[in-house]
Amino acid sequence: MEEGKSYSLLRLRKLAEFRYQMRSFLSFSESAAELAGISAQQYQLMQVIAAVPDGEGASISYLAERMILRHNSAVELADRAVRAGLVRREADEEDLRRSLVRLTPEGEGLLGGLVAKHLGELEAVGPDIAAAMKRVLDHREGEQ
Amino acid sequence: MEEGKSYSLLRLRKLAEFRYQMRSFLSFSESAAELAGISAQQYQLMQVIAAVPDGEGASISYLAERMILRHNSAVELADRAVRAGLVRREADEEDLRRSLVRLTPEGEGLLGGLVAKHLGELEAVGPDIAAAMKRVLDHREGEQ
DNA sequence: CTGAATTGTATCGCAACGCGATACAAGCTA
DNA sequence: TAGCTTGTATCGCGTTGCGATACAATTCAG
Repeated sequence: MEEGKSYSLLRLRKLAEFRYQMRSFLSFSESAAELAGISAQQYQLMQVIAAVPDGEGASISYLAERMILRHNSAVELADRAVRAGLVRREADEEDLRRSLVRLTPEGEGLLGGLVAKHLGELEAVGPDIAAAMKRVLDHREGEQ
Repeated sequence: MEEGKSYSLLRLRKLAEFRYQMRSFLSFSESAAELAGISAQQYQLMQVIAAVPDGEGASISYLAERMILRHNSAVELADRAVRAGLVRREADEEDLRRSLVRLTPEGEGLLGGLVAKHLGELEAVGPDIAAAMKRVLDHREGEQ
């Protein structure tokens, strides 16, 4: 399991800085969502639903896969979103086991504002994040 | 607050794909940490401690700032890490209010393995993440 | 065509985590 | 030295995700 530290302190610092940048972005996302009155997970759930491929529906399994959650966690997340009025659930006509999740008009509105904000933030800090990652992957030593 | 959706479905899908890539990386990180017997937050805490600038100590306030947490949450995170044997705390000689957190040899060992794994993962998927972000920021329409 | 696997969702109890509120000790300042 | 600020600590709480379990709909073997 490669116990020897096959990396330098400099490389660790670059990695730490990259993670800090990621945390900053995620923190922005969380704040933006909560400012809109929802949780970060609810925002991402709506994003996944809105981005579902044409012709497909957002089943619980699909949401679990895309949100990288267990099925039961996806059920709970969806239920909370229903209670918050962001989405609604309806049975799949084709397969009665499946339950499809779609946005309510209210959810669409909130999502719209949040997506716009996130695009703006990414324009602003995306290049910094990319640069930080590049520095991690850049094997030349030296402080840039 | 810009309610109109000033973005296309394509752009939303690119943003969703970027977030999915981020979730995937974070999921890898979480799994790697838990495989090592610690939480994702504990791994990141150790990373921050190990990357502290020369001559400085890792106080609770510093950790809170770098982890993007409230002070009390940083205290709790540090306490859990102490209980897990990853770090130890000692009073700052200069300022008796401060409590400095440093890695134990055990923590160093775990961190070493995890950093190596993360560097490897970033080598593998970093370019994909960067590409996904680039696609979000690329205002030309079209599927690449 | 029926019983057994498989797939998809749901429910429950639990533990980790972060927060606000509050408290208090150490340092600083007027 | 009385207050103000800074740095940590403690407490109760709500959210979130998980494993285990259960059950209904579908598929498949024979």
